Amino acid sequence: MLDIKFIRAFPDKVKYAVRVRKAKTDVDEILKLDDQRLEMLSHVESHRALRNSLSEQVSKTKVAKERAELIKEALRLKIELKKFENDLKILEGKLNEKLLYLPNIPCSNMPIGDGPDDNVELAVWTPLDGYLPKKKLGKGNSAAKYMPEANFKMKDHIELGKMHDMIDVEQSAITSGSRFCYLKNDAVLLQDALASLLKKKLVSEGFVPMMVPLLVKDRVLVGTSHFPEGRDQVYKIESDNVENRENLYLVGSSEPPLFAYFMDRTVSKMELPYKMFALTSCFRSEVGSWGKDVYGIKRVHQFDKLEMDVVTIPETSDETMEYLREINEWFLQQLQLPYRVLNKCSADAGYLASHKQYDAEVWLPSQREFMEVMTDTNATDFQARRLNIRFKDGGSTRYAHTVNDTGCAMGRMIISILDNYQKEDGTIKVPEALQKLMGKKEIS
RNA sequence: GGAGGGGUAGCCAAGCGGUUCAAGGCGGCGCUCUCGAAAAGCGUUUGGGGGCAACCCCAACGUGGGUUCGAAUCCCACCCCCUCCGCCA
Repeated sequence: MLDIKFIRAFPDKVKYAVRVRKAKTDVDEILKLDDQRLEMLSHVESHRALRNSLSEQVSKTKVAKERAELIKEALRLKIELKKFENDLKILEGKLNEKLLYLPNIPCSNMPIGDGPDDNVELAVWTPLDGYLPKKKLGKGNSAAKYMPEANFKMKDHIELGKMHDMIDVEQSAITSGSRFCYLKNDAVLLQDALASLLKKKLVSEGFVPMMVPLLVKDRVLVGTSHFPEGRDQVYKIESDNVENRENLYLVGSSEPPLFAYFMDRTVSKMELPYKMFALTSCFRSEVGSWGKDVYGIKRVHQFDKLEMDVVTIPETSDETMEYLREINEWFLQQLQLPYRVLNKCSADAGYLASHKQYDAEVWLPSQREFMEVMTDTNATDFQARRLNIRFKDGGSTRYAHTVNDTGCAMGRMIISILDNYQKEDGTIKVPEALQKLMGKKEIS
């Protein structure tokens, strides 16, 4: 959510944001609605002021005749006021609806572009050579040529999953339909080891471990800006058997419940930055991508994810975003996986809240392509406004900033490891950092 | 599922149709005093609109309706929290 006062003061900046983020909304229409709203507001307020003074006079008047006159006048006023109040409510409703579709103002170093090909490489890393020299970094898919290659015929994660009895997408199709999976045996142990490695790191960094509600109200998802635009991505729960009969939604990420922990709260500046993480199941309808990535467990309706989210003061959100990226890179390097980090361009920077967004992508040698595994986003005060998250700064109250990042998307990290650590005979070496945690050195 | 009690500002808490500001306290911030601090005193503390400004106005007492010239206060519906009973992983 942008501040309406900001929109009034800098309409050109907002129009620019709408254009480069390719948002579907009309800023001029918003400004017009706001003008109408302000005009109606002043009608309503002046009428209320008059009503208040009339009823004050009534209370002070002892003479019955004068009293009756005043009440008669007040009644007339009341009818007019009612009409203005109604009109105001309608205008406010229309305006608020429109405001929900405005994107955040992009950061000055968010690349401007039309799609994935315009994403800019910030770093490319391989276990063998470390970081690629800066001058070799490019756009789009340019890093592919520097990435490791196998000298044998590689198997994809489904073949390997079947071979080691780790992944079953056939029985899940029977129980739940397409895009679900059973994980078994070493896949489960591997997931536990991944979680354990990262949790230890995060706890040592001072993150607060959380378990969070996976069913949330509409307002929470509006707050993080997953709604209204992404409404079709979310499973809605029928609430016939629930106390309040209010519809709840299955979260697609623990980001909404994590940030909503601070919803409608004013915290002290001392408490910030508040760093937290949660490992939860995530549920996504994947409407619109029903034909895409259907093979395997790369894009499923249910997966587990360890999410790292931070509430900060405005002055340090950029720093926090870089800090989370460092944790992402630390993790990928611990696992010795080849990867790159992209600065997402304006047309590809995710949901409306993004002020700036980085993706980490792991190289899959069997597919000869990168796969997104992490997304690091600075939402500045965009979500904080919608969720009403504030902090006391000296005498004043200000909106906080929110920064969110995928710590580890379990399914995709398992794919990454199977793909990169396979040997010609199909056995899979366990990454060194996980060997102790998993209790074995090899999946065979 | 049954029976009670409650929701008032950042926190605690009074008020239960009209005494211009929702009393009072705590905390926060500012000022005075001080070499500095403590203490004390004064002011301030939410959202919005108007004005160059000192200021003026409107809104806000869980949420939404209603009654009234006037609602924190009365009526209706809903939500949330607490205690006890029942059931339960």
